[in-house]
Amino acid sequence: MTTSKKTSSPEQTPLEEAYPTTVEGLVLEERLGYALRRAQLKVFKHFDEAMREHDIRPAQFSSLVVIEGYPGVTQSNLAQTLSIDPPRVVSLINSLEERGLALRVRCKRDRRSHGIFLTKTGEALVDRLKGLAEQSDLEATQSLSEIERRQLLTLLRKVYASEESDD
Amino acid sequence: MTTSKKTSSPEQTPLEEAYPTTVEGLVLEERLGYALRRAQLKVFKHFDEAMREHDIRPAQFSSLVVIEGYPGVTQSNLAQTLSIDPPRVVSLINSLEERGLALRVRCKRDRRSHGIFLTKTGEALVDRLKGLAEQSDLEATQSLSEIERRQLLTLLRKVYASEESDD
DNA sequence: AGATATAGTTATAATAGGTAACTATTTTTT
DNA sequence: AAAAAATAGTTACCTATTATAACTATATCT
Repeated sequence: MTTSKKTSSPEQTPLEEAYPTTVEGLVLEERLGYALRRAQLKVFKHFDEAMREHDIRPAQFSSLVVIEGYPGVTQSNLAQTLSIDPPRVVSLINSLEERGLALRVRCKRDRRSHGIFLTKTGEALVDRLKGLAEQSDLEATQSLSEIERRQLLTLLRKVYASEESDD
Repeated sequence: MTTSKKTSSPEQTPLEEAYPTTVEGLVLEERLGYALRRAQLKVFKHFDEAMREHDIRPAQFSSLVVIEGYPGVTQSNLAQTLSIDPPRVVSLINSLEERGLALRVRCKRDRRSHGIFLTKTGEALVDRLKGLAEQSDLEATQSLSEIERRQLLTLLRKVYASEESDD
């Protein structure tokens, strides 16, 4: 770095010292998007492990919880609630239906739409999954105190809840 | 919900009332993974818009910033630093090199590895991008105060910085 | 010299996510 | 009531992301 006026002269070979394995000190540390992605990667990894036994993906878990909370929810409701696209809901519900966890019931009043309900199996599973998910959250955020964990949740909600129009 | 003993009886049709478009009140609101995903989606959407003009993806931005901070960094360094896989680094650096933003310099001491450097163009661009990224963060988190924004960043770092072994 | 390890690459596959176009039904307009 | 427009769900398709395995070329170890 001293033999040339240029900040990073391509003439020089990589430094002998090992480069750090963190981004400490870089501007990247200040970027919310980066921090969010890294934190999410970590939390999702724990989630995947916790759900592996039941072969449940994050989107499937979210769907099951929403259906449990709003039995008879339609697919478009679900799409809007979870901010996903209608075609994605189709394959999501297909997978749940094939596994006997949920089922579509054609709505009598408006025969275009389906109400989605959990089966007994689905209800039993989602109960179990909710516990596993909570445990997984705790494990993934062991470095936080209970107060910090709540703070984080509150801040994140504040961020995503304020949807201007970009959704 | 009153005619049957079952929690969500498939016999009934979907309720007349519109279902909410948020997950308020559901267990989902308590899940960190869900909150992280939603917040990240929002922040990334703003980021994408901010970077559209320069056709830069999040991973490209991160790479540029790391290369700027550690000129001569090798691809394996980069992979480790950003927690991505070596094959992903290849296409990442390819795209940057094709656009004249970075370049590989074969290392004389160990001819297996490449040092990555920014070109003049790359340096100029990353300077501009850093400003845009900061602005985009602010826009995406308008609902937070400056103090809250710092808190959030600190908490997120605390989560992802404590990598046990899962990485 | 021969075995082993490492840096980077290529090929490949699984998956997420998004767009466009189609069917069936309902609602609105004329 | 017939025609037009809108809506719910579906299908087909396309792209980007990410992971895995196998290959090459160098380097290191014994």
